[in-house]
Amino acid sequence: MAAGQGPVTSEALAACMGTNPVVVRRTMAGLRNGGFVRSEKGHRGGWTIACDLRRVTLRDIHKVLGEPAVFAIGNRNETSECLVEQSVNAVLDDAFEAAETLLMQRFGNVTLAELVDEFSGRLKTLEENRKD
Amino acid sequence: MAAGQGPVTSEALAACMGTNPVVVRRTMAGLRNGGFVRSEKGHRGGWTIACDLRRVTLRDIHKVLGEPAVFAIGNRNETSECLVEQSVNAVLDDAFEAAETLLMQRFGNVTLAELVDEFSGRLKTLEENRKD
DNA sequence: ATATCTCGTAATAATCGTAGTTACATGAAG
DNA sequence: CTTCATGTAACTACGATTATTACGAGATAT
Repeated sequence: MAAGQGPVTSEALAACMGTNPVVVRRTMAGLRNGGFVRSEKGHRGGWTIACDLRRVTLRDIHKVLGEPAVFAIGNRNETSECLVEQSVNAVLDDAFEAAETLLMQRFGNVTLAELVDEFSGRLKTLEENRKD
Repeated sequence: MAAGQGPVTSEALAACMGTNPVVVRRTMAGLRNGGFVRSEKGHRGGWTIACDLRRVTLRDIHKVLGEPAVFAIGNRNETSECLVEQSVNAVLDDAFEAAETLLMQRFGNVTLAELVDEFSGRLKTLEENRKD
């Protein structure tokens, strides 16, 4: 989206990503709520970037998408009657929190503009290899 | 298990944990492969702790259970043709790796004996409150 | 106007990974 | 030789995510 000019339809994005337009809309709706994109209906409608990519980080994206759970393991019941489970949770929670904080710090240090740059670099490399 | 003497059956453990004996056996099989528990069949059979709890950490447990994925987000395809996905992965992988390393360090600092202590403390507190 | 395009969203279906269950074989103790 | 317990394969159930279908509402072009 950053590369093109003018709106991009959900259908086009879905085709790019090998998924479904409705799925795209669902996620984009989150980004729109965060003010990162705009959507317009009808002819020539679609999605447009509505923010300065240099000022939006992965942390912002994560937050706006509802802060989905980061970890796949641990904590079946946060509030359990079981003393064993409580003990394990007490010990693990600190560790998980530390790891999550670190991860979020890292996310906060990556802007979308940097991702675009990363992509541009890869594209350039690919094109140079094609020339050979 | 640390509290009792003698083997504990899968059925007893399952009852404790509100799950199924076979599920218990599946996980315990992993621990047995790591040499942390023993199992015996037949009359008076069951599971026995076979290690020094002060020398086994959560990191060891995680490793022996196949190092299940720690994160719930990120990396749908580690090797993707898509340049956008590659760019995102490249940036995220560092962050995930850092967070995972930190988490594993923490796990490595928690022994099973410490968990038992934590549990004993909670048990004691609970009993004192019952007295009142 | 009206046909067309596009998002918005609810309802439903498909998919996938985990957990639970059943069934039966194997081995040990009484 | 009966009973108890693990070992394991096969199957079922469940929950969460993703995909699909269907239709409404607004915007644009002709």
